[in-house]
Amino acid sequence: MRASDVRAESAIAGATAPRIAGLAEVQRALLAWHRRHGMGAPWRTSRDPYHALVAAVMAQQTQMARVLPAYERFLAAFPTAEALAGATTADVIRAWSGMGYNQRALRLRAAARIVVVDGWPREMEALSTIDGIGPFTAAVVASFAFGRPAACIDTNVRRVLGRLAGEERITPAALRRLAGEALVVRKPARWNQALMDYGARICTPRPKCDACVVAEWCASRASKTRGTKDELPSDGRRVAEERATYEIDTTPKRMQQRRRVPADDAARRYYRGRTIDLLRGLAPGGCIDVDALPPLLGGRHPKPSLRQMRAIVASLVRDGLAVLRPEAVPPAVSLPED
DNA sequence: AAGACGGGGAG
DNA sequence: CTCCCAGTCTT
Repeated sequence: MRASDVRAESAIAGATAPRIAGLAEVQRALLAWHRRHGMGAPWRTSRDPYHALVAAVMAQQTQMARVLPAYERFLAAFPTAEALAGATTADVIRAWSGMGYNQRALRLRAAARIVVVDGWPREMEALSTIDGIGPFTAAVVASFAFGRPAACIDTNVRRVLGRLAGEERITPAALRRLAGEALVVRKPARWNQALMDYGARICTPRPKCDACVVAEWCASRASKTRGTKDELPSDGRRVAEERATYEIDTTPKRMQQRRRVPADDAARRYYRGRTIDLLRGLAPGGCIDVDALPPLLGGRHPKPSLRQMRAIVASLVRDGLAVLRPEAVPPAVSLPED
């Protein structure tokens, strides 16, 4: 890349627009790395949009190591979009066991119901209009299944591209621009996987720069290794002694006033999950008294009062994850058997 | 812009 | 123990 190119682009995109030096070499190096070290996820070689969708939704805020076995189980239970579309809520929630964020499972079924009627949108834009399919999931389906030039942007991609451009706190708009520019349009799926995989394995929050194949083009590494140790932190604090100087700390500015989740919010979330898991274990069609739940839920948190327990159940009902049995006195709850 | 929403693995 | 993860929706 020539300096004149940079200036020309900057005039259009703005003087501060982040760029990656040696982009073509970076693309080549990361694709080569991925060929050797990429993880062989089962949906990697599939062109079935349903496979891509299931994998992408499962991957939302969930590490791949946990997605793989869950993906196999889920597809065994619901091999096609048609099968999922016709499944009961209870069966879908049961198949989602261990994944968390259970509303994802219901949105996934809702998406399946849409595509079995309307067919699959092939463009990221159209995919994004479906509930539960955001920019990331839409880009996964569009690129993996349909070969569309859509850039997946997740936390890994943000970290890798941000560091390469020397812009660790990149804005969403600048990141979208940078990701689109970096996308290898000839093989978008491979490129997306390479970038995400690299962020998950090498360019991690505490990066393994000694194993990095693009370190020589990394603006973040360059800026960190150039100065002496005393110059590193701009706020005047020293980095930890045991950390190598070339390791880049991209820890967000959360040091003071780290947002601590209120205790009862954590407890509430915990007991929502515990309740669903308990309902999963009931015999199909079975239910349980709401007031009998608190002692059964285990206790990393203060045991919920009956009042809190009813509120938790109500929130699950509101989300469609549970139903109250109208005939039961006192109130009883179960998974929606549909 | 800020919350809500799980569960498990890594450090 | 804390932090983090192939995000998305709601307020």
